[in-house]
Amino acid sequence: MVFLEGGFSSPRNDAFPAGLRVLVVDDDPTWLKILEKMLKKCTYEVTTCGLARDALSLLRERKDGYDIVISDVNMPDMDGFKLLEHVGLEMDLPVIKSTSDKLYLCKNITVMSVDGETSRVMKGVQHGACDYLLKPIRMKELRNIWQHVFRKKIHEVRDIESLEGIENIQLTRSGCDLFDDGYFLGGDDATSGRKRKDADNKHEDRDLTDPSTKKARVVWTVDLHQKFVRAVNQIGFDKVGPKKILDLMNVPWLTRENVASHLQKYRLYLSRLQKESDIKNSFIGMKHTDPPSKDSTASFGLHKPMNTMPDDVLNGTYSFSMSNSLAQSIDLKGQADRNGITSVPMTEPKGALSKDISDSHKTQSSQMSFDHSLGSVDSGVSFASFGSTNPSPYSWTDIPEIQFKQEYEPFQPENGFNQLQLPEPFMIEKEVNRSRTEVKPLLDEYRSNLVEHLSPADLVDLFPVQSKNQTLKNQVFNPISATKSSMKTKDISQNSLAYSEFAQRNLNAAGIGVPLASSSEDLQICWLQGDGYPMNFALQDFECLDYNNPALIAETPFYLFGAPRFDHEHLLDPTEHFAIDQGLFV
DNA sequence: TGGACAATAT
DNA sequence: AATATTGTCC
Repeated sequence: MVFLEGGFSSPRNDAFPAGLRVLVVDDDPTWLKILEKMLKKCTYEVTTCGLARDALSLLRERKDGYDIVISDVNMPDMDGFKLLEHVGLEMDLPVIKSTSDKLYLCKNITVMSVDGETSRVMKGVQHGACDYLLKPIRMKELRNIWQHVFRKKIHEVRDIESLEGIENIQLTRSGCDLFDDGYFLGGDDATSGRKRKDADNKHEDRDLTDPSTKKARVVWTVDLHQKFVRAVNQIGFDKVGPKKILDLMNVPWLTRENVASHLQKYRLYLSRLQKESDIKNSFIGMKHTDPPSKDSTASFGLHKPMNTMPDDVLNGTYSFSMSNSLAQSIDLKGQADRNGITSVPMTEPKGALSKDISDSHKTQSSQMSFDHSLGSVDSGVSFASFGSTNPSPYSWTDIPEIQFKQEYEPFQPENGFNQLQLPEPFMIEKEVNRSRTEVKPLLDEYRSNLVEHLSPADLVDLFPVQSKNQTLKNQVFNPISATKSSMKTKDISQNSLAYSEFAQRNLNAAGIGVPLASSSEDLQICWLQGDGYPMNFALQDFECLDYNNPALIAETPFYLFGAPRFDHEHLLDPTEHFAIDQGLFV
């Protein structure tokens, strides 16, 4: 763990890999040169060696002089495997083999069967090779080799006692790489949990740098997305950029490209939602005979969905996330005050909330306290960070103020929300592999129930149910924030809308959200996120803000997440729209 | 087949 | 860095 912190996690991985001591062994001088250059580009400390024997000598001289060895398989003086054997027996080093043929990844051995070279790979693996590189070797592959070292270190930390058994370590390494990598790499983001496993495994593949197989795709788990959203919020809508987000997210294995891609998707999503909302608004406006324009802008409530992070809570990150949310809320408030727009993203403190959830009173109290804290903080905090954003046309974070209200009633009055069981879907979803079919029905059912209770008005799109397994699985209910505001600029309003829609959609995906049409122009949305905890489900209530009254808005607690919303029945306004958001992302 | 998604290319 | 395109997967 210590190692992790110091070396990798914190400042992006850049720091650690630099200076990695690499010993390259290849009888082909040309390749040696090439590799040397490439490795140096990676900021590694490179030592080259044309003979396996010499390499062995070097290694013996300084057992701790190198962090990793990259060796060719075919060498005149000594078979690469032999070298591997020696290294494995005599020292504790990760060894990567490179061949002129194909590259194989230990992990993918199973897949290798198709390949004629399987035996070779197997051999390498048996001898303790931690990776196989194929020539020509790409920079990317070399850039990732440090991960082997990292992995090994982790193992060392883990099995401190068994350090002496090199072989054992190596075996462990090859056998458990996936798990370990995932666990550690993913874990450092603090939200490791059961759900991460899948993602982790994928990451591992990536780590191995396996050229032969496709890269594992990054799965934007709920918590990952939450981090993303938080980062976006912190940065400010107008200022966001993949790089900044990446830095804020502080997830070691994530690349800028990953973030860029996700950001792209996120934006598309928002825009799509916006369009939808616009349409909806216009529709509503027609119904009400209100001018569409009005509806589209001022009347629309924007909200920003925040995701809660169950994992965080579990891990004890809770406090962290909380603080963030508070900060965000505050910031938003500030903005709202200034701009007239408020959004409140909340993350739900799951741990705390969950406990309280059972007890409605508690919940309420917690909410109250929460609100107060916000208020106090609000006053005390400077919006500097956001300040910059304020001027900007908009920021995701800004999104509009949101007000939520929830209608609990519709749900199961008798149970009380505490007990409210989440729609089964959630539960089910948790299990990753559940079949969708199974889930869907449940969702539908759930929906229908909701609908019944909900105001008829605009349920329209309520649950598109895109239910994706993933989504549902990790869902956590988040509260949501309701935003409402009149947007200064069109863009803003759009974004806001988009945002809300985005959230909404998520909800829908989750199968939980139910947007209601509000009689009023403002749209209220409630988001729920399910993280799989039953307790989470509770809906939250949001108070309805008086859009017209800035002061009110400012004071209003935006959010509340975890709080089970039931308590606030009074707050609920049946007429309002609300949507529940699950975690967005999916 | 189409859409969502993430990777990759530009 | 931002955006466009591609390749997968379901």
